[in-house]
Amino acid sequence: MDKIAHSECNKLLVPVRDALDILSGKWKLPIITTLRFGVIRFKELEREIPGITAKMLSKELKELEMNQLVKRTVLDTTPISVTYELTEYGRSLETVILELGKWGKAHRERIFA
Amino acid sequence: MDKIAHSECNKLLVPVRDALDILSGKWKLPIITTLRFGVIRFKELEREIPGITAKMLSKELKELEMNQLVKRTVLDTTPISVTYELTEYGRSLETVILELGKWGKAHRERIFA
DNA sequence: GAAACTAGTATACTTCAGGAAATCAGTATC
DNA sequence: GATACTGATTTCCTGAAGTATACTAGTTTC
Repeated sequence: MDKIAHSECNKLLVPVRDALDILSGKWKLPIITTLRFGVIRFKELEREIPGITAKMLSKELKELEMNQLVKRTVLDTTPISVTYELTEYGRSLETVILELGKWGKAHRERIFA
Repeated sequence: MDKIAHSECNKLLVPVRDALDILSGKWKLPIITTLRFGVIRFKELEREIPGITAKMLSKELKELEMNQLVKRTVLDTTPISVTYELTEYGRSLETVILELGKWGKAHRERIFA
């Protein structure tokens, strides 16, 4: 192996890394899967995701919003409430997540067998 | 939303996390994609993956071997040489990686458009 | 008037992944 | 006899990720 085609290799690697970054971290996955159930308010999310802090929830939601995966809506109620929901685009992650889940399930069965 | 089916939710979440953990970290992906080219020695891997240290390479290869994704072979040469290759099972990751790459590519095009 | 609700923010702390550099043992070359 | 090759391992260090805790401000209930 004198020369590996690094350029072609990176053409694969970079987008895979992009996708992985979207899903990385301790809380993005729990947030996304919780939002699959519908339109949810901040405090509800905080309660539904065990162990998450308000700071982390706020930070991760911001990142997901920046990536157009989550839509944030401020409602003029008293007290004010803010709802979060997956965008159409955010739902497109489902395929990838299910693919990961399928492999992960098989892996789990293989390793603990 | 009074009650979310956490048990069903976790049934999805845990295997996804498993898969993500396999691919997580800075070096697993470069190692796996480099090993797609064939049977490769330690030093060759170190040279082919720009920026990796021997410590990281050694550690990550051990993890991949534990997960049965990589096969390690010690050759009785002088000096000793050790080869690494993807197992049949390791190659099964390709589908998942390609799926991630597909989404990541589309995402990149969407965000920078 | 105290407490609790809303959606966060601010500050300080801890933990962990990864990086840099030195070292190991055994063989071969100069 | 010194240096360089093999495949690692060890120690120390830094920066980033995540945690804990307190706080803001406006409104409603007790």
